Amino acid sequence: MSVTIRDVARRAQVSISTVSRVLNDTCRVSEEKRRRVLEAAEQLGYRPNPVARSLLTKETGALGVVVPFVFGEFFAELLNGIDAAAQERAFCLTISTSHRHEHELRAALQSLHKRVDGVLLMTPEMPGEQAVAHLPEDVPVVFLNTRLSGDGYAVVNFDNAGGFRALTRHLIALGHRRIAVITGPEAAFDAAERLRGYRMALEEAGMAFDPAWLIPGDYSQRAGYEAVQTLLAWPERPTAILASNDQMAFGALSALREAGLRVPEDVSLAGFDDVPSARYTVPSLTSARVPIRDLGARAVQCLVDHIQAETPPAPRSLVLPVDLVVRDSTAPVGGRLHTAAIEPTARKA
Amino acid sequence: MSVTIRDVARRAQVSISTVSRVLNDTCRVSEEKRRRVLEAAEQLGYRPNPVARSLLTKETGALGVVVPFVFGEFFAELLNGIDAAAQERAFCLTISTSHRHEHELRAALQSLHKRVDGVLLMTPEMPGEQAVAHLPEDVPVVFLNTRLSGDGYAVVNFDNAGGFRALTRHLIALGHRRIAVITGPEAAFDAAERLRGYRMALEEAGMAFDPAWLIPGDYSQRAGYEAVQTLLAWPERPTAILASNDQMAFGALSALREAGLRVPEDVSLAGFDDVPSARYTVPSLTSARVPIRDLGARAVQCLVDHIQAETPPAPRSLVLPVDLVVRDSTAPVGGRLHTAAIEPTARKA
DNA sequence: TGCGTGTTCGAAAACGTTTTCATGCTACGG
DNA sequence: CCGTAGCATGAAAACGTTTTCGAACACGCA
Repeated sequence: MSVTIRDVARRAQVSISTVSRVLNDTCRVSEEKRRRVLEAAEQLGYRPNPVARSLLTKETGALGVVVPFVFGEFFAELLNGIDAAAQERAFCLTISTSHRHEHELRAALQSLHKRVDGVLLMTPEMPGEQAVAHLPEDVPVVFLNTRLSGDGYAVVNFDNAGGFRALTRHLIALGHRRIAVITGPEAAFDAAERLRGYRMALEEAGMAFDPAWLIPGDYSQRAGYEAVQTLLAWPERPTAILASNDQMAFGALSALREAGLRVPEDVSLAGFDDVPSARYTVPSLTSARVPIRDLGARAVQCLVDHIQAETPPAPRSLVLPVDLVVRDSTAPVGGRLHTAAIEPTARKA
Repeated sequence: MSVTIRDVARRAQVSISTVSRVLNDTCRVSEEKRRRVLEAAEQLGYRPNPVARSLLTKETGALGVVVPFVFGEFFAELLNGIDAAAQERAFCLTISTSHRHEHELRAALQSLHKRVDGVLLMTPEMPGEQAVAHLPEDVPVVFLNTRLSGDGYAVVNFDNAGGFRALTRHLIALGHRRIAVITGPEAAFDAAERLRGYRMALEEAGMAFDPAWLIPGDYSQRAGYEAVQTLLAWPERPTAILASNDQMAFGALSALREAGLRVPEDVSLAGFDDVPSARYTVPSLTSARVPIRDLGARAVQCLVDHIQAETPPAPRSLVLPVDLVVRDSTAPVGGRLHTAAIEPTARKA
């Protein structure tokens, strides 16, 4: 059926060893035979069988990518970064997604057994050490956006805390003192880090942290929308709202507008991630830019280095910087919040 | 290093054939030996090597997924559908993305040689027949969202034309006669289909098609934004704008708001795809719901059926229905468009 | 007892490569 | 002329499975 190395050898009148040697350029072969082999391979359209090869070499030329879920623009960007970097190094990508439960994660990791040379693992809601226990065998791993307690593994993260701290500082500098936060999923590592950045900024400014200003969210647009509805019923209203990601900020924005509150005149609003849409809302959204593509690319780089190194390199922990992006949704605190809510169309900025 | 079938055989005091037979349940084995094998495999933590297995069986248990690019929420949803369906049938996913040029597509397809049992191929900007010519060998293929001239291959598409026709009809029924369309990428199959739906609806209503009402776009938010800026300079303004996808509608919405035009009082606006965000804009966006997850799931189903059938089934062409979703961004034509542009805050619906 | 039949199981081939090992050849110095 | 080193090359082993083939054995029947 398929053309094998034997067919090439027969046609070139050489042994299969010679064919292998020519094609892999592994040692010297006479010019005459090299020509014959190349010609035969070309004519027959020979493609080596990667399965047979990897049975022997123990290399598959594939990387596993395991993520717990897939949502919106974030994941698309991440995959872009990963794929570009992998393609550059001639690796295929075997990806597995959607495992909410631990046993699903286990099944996903087990199914990669002997199929990949290394694994990119993103488990924001589970410590890296716990996830790695489900790996079938001793395979190189690099974590993305994951909490790691020790330093036994390589990990690439964003500076979630730093980014959120910068956002909070920005609001404080604008005079805001009542800053509500729509949080991310309770179990999520990055959400906790962002919250930590908020507390750091408050502390630095000598402001007290009050858990009453936190509204639980789950990174969905709907959560942002509902959070604002909750928040509008509070006795004292915030002058600024900090959403733990852009998606929730979008939801918040639409709830605010429906309620007749103007952004940023009545309430300042900011998000996190700086997804492409953030610049196209009205007003455009102040956010913190996380280099999503870079995250994927760096992780691949790290993993491939690990795979190709003869001696396993020391595990590295990489934290990518997050940049504050100030747009039109944040402004100095106005002080006329309550009246504005009553007469929504009375003023125009 | 790794535990093999030999280790299990030795420990269970049987031959490797027997181990294989027990583990694959391929023919009768005495109860005693079966027990011993199972026990030994369990104790050693034996996992069969899929590479060795597939060298013999010619099956890899993997599906290739090849898409030209990855953008936003659409792709995330698609992947969700594909992954869920594949996992259900115990297939891994090997995905390859980002090939703008034909030779990149070729390289991507070639790299799947002998690595996958079948390929899911999405090439909206290239006819299926042209893409399939780059496949390394005779491997089952199912197309997604791709133009297919003949009927030699299986394909799963949306009813792009029908959906867009429904949107256009909806606007016509609301009294709109000047309906501008922000088109998709010129080469894109789905964009062309949507445009065809627009023309069909016009024709059915006895209205003339005028290419002057078309503004070129490329499915990006930016394109929608810029399209509206173009359009506002026209001597005669449309009463409704139909964007070829939601992303462009979002961009258009923000440009309209910046220009002081109200949606839907001054201009009606609709999109296509009904991404999750569509219900969270203000006003919420009238759109056409495409069953993205289903697209992926059906394609996988189709492909796996093909793979597992002993005789290749007749290629099927599947067109998934698209539902009109009417929200707040479309309204009966007002007739006060021009004055409204001058006094944007004059009315409140 | 001899023979056919059916059942369980092990030996060995096969899959398509890479790599080791041995062999034959050439060239060269003594 | 001979031994040896170096080199090109082919034969064969190896990778870890599945599957075919045949052997061994038990059993029923003549």
